[in-house]
Amino acid sequence: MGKLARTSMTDQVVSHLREAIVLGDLPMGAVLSEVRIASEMGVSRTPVREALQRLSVEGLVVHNAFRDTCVFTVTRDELDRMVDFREIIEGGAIVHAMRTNPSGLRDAVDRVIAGMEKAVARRNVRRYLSLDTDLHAVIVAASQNSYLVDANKLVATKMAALRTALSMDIQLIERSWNTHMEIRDLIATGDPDAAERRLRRHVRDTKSLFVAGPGVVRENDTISKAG
Amino acid sequence: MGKLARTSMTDQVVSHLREAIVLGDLPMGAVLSEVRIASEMGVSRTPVREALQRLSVEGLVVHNAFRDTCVFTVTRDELDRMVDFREIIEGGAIVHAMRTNPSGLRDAVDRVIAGMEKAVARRNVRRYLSLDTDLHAVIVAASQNSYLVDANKLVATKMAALRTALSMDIQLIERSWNTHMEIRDLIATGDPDAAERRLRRHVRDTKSLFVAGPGVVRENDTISKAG
DNA sequence: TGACTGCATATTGTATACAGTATATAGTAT
DNA sequence: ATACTATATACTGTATACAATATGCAGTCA
Repeated sequence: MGKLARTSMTDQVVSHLREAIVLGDLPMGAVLSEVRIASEMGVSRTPVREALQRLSVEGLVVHNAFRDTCVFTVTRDELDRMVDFREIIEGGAIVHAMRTNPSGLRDAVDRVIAGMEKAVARRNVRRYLSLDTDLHAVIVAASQNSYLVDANKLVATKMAALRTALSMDIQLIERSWNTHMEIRDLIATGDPDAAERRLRRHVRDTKSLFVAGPGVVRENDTISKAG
Repeated sequence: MGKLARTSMTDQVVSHLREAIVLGDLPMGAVLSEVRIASEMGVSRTPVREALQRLSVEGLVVHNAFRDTCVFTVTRDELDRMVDFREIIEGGAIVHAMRTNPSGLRDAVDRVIAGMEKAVARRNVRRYLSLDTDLHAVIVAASQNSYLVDANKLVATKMAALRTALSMDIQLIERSWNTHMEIRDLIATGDPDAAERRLRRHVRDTKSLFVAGPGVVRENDTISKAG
């Protein structure tokens, strides 16, 4: 391992804000005051602004010029588009991974599945949902395509935040786990098309959880006033 | 039309740099000095830095902490991954567009194709290559999915810069135009799978142009020292 | 001759001060 | 009472000053 470069304040602010959004400490739609964040983190406005610029490109915050910047929100329509997008990205990734990196894909998925099994046995819903995020991430990562990984981030972080706001009972978790096992088996089988079809269906099916969720998705939303 | 919001300096710097990179005024790998850009554009370093932060997330520039930031470069391996990624994104987009927005897709593609016909007749290679970028962009846009559009930007701007550096003769242009006509016809036919297959093959085929190009793609490249 | 050390220089990273814009509130006229 | 206007306030946008880091070069020692 080479020399460990010390992270800049901007990087720290980015990580801090991203984590706060994922964990729900910063709820969706919350106004992000630069001076407030700066004072809370003990830095000046400069690195905070630079961090918000980056997060804005990632889509995690929405910047309203000369007004404010807020945590992202998700409308019903946008959730539909997120799911369509995930089908394409994850579907494309799993096919590519099975063709070019099957062992890496299997190993990574098996590790996550093993963790899920423990989480289910311990009835640890929170842990399971975190591993759910990981499972989809490792499938994309196994494609070994940085563009797919970056593209996936456009929705993955938002999905993680939505999962945090979600309250699932253990019954839904067990059903979800069965689906994940199916996908694992299809990966082991080695048929990319079958695995892709099953993964896409899984992504599509989970949509209803967020729609039915407790106010996670707003019906009407006016993020930007610009018409 | 509502009130036209005045653009911030940061936005102007972003647009300026992006355009300069696409047009080749800033060649790939060029070092981007903050003070130099600031003085050339008559602004302070602050908006320049914020612009570079954004472009860095887009992947158009590479930021080396405490050292410098450079225009992106593309290795042979990365070009392969870009093409794989484009196949997935554009393939997914054309299927979705044909299913949910067929008339919008046809109209947009027809407009670009009409412009291409003129460019071919006038032997205007430069114009044709610009429309080539547009054609792929409107297909993705016709999906009406902002995530697909954003994901496409991760490679589209780089591809546009590569096309600028490319010198194609009129013979290759005419062959490319025939392919584009084929895709247009398949879109009109209404068979999404056939259109996707043809579009993916087209994207794959164009790769060779950049590999054979005059030093456009470097064989070995060490963008980041971080190990 | 070769490699290593220390300083000079130029660059990035951060803090602060100032300018411009939007929002809220109080006041006034109808 | 209501609608409009002017002002005060708080926020973002930009410029500048300062601190920290990396790089290149000269000098020294083996």
